[in-house]
Amino acid sequence: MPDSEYRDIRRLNLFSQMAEENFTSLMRGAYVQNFPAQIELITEGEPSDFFHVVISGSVDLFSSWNGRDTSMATVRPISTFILAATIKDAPYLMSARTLEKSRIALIPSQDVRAIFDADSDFARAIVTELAQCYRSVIKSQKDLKLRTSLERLANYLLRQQRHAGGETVFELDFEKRRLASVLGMTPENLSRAFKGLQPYGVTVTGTRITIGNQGDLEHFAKPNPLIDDFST
Amino acid sequence: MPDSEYRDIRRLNLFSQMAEENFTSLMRGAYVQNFPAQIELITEGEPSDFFHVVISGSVDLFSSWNGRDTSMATVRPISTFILAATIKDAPYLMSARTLEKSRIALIPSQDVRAIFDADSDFARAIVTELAQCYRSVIKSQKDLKLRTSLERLANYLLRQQRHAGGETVFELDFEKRRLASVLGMTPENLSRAFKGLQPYGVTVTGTRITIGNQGDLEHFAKPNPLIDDFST
DNA sequence: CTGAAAGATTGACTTTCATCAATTGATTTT
DNA sequence: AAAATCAATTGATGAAAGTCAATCTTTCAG
Repeated sequence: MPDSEYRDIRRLNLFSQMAEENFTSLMRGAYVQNFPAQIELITEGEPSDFFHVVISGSVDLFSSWNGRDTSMATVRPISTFILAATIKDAPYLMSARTLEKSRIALIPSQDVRAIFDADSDFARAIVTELAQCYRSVIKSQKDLKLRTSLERLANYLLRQQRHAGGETVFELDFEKRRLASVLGMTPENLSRAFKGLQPYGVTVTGTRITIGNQGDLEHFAKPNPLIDDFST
Repeated sequence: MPDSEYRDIRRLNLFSQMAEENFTSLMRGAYVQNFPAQIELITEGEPSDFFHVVISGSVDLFSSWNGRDTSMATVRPISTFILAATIKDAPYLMSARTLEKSRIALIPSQDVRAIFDADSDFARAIVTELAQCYRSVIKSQKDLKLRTSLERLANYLLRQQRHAGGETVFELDFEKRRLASVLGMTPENLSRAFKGLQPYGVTVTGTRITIGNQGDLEHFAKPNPLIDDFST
């Protein structure tokens, strides 16, 4: 692993406070690999052999049941996934596939658990990370249960706008079919939902979104930090 | 606090491994109170001043947005709620109200955070607890996104049946209106959903459920441990 | 540059679900 | 026990969302 990557990973909140020796030990046991797009990295139900760190590219976490499937989240560099399964030594609850060419570090789960037992700074960092993940899912659950699909889309656009710097014009960073799945609707309905937001000044050209009237859209979307602010 | 309660709380996975001294210190700072039914214990958005332990009774965790609200979970003795907010020192994401007369221990959040910093066994127990909570919400998210309301009800009944000992006849432990909210539907639709399960041998009399044909119902519900098994 | 393939959109239709109103049933209060 | 209250159910209706098929658009390999 190149030194720059090593340092980038070390800077993650999860790893930044642990003893150098333990971090080095974790990294020594890690496999770093380049994967092409659309590769299934893990499959739900399998034992959690590896903890994953996305170094570049992006990864879709999804889940299936009875022939249906749904996107649960997207992991972008630099961050990690499947921490809870690793810690509990329990089966993966979600599958993961690369969305594009991606570079990923695979850390054997048993190493993570061993260092977790040995390094209490690492254990504490894991607490913070898990609490963050937990709260994110709760927010997403509230989004799903309390809002219509039109409201979810409106709020997603506002979040994405903020994430992209707050400009009036910005780009979606999802394929629309995946966005639909993340928002819990069909691609057809997403198309119609975009039209449904036209009265609030939203125009769409390909992946380019224009918020024509910020106030109108916000008045409709009623964003709420307890649902939409992913930083707390 | 009576000795028996003290010991019951101590036996929780969250507290069982920590140093006696630290547990005692936590309990010394705790307030134990009896609340009547329908009391709002905490309100979403407020700072997380107290970590809560339900000693008896039951508590509904719910959330509101734009005039709507939804039940997120029910907490039954002996267990805890609002751990993530306490640890992160972040606002509550959910409100909580007693469903019945309940006895609840309130532990100042700053005490929990202080002991978390001092006692690495406690920190480790928190990891396990949070990982469990996180995985539970993911399962619930999958339930919501991958299943129709009829399928959710069918699987809920199977889970509840198992929880009640596996007998053909068992009792719902929810008021139906709350069950509806937990399952993400209206009370009216829950009524119709029960009727929709009649062809699979389900009969309902008040809160008493009879599974007339286990195989039929399971064939329809297609329960899956990665969604329905809350123990892993 | 062209054609193939995949994604996105649109329209027509169906199913699912929420809402509203009325009624029934159960429980509590006086 | 009668009245009052609240939950549960039912029917009628409308809105929201899924499905299917056809068409349009974009992307990209050859």
